[in-house]
Amino acid sequence: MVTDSDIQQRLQEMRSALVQRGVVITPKRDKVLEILASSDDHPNVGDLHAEVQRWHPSTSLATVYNTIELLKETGQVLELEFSASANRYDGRRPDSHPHLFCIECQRIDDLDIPEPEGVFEAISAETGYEVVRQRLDYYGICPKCQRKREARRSG
Amino acid sequence: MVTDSDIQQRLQEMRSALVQRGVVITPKRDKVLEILASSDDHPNVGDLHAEVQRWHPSTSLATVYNTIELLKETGQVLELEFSASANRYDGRRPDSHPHLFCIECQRIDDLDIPEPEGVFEAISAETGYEVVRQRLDYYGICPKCQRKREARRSG
DNA sequence: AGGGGTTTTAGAACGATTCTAATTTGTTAA
DNA sequence: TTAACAAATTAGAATCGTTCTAAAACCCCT
Repeated sequence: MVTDSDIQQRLQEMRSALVQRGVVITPKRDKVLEILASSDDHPNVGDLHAEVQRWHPSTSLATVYNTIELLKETGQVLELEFSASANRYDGRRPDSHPHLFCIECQRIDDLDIPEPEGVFEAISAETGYEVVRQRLDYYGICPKCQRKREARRSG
Repeated sequence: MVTDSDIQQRLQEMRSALVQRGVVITPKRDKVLEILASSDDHPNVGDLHAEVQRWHPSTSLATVYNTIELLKETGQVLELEFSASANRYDGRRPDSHPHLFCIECQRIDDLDIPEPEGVFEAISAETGYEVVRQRLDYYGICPKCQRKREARRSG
């Protein structure tokens, strides 16, 4: 469970990272941070843009992209890349961690399974690569879409 | 180690999958299959196109994309998606398996680590998702690029 | 009020991929 | 051989997410 104070704390982390990076926290930028700190649905740039515009209607797409770029540079957002659709962003947990991706409705859930110890080192020993990051995603059908599918079949 | 007969066998698998799918194995299509069955460097569509053109100069990009699409439909190629660059293809091992990706030179290596048993089921039990596929990639710096980097530092 | 840097903007450019409509090719049937 | 038809291939247009560009707006400090 994520409490309100978790969100506030995360938001403060993002803000100070950007301040340390040397940029100003403008209202539009701050709104992007707020959305990222508080949403668990891994929005894409279009989603963020639409939401920011509810508060600051004149916001351009470029501002959202720029803010995301600043957050990436400072390690404050995790970018989930998709070649067939827009990238998705995780601002709550910017460290790399596994996700569950619904191939029907494109929902993305965080997955809490512990990282086995020493995997990077083992791979490094075996292959000579210096491993710095991993990506682990599971693809499947979320409960809601399973139900829909079942309804379709029996209906 | 991959022997010549491994490659021939893999090539035959791909061919029969397409024949069963109901399409003709034309010379251009066959060349795409050959390249995929025999290369271990995970080519992208541009690479495939350039190589096919060495044998059939009039080949268009569309033909390569079409052939890849047929192979995807029949489960005969693994598509490695990248949002920031062209997708890469693994025709040798079309089943999902881990890869090592060099963030400097974009080299991709297959990684042979065994899949832990029962992970899909465990995730399904925990989350309600019906898990059908995974993607596991490690990102790092390959040995060659480490050496280059070292040379740069000391040079 | 004025100057100087930062931020934001709209729209152009880009690159990978998909689509489209026309052409070519191959096969079969007269 | 030609006619006719389906399948395969083509060049180029269209699409979509993202990045770039150059101009405009904004803000702070005198």
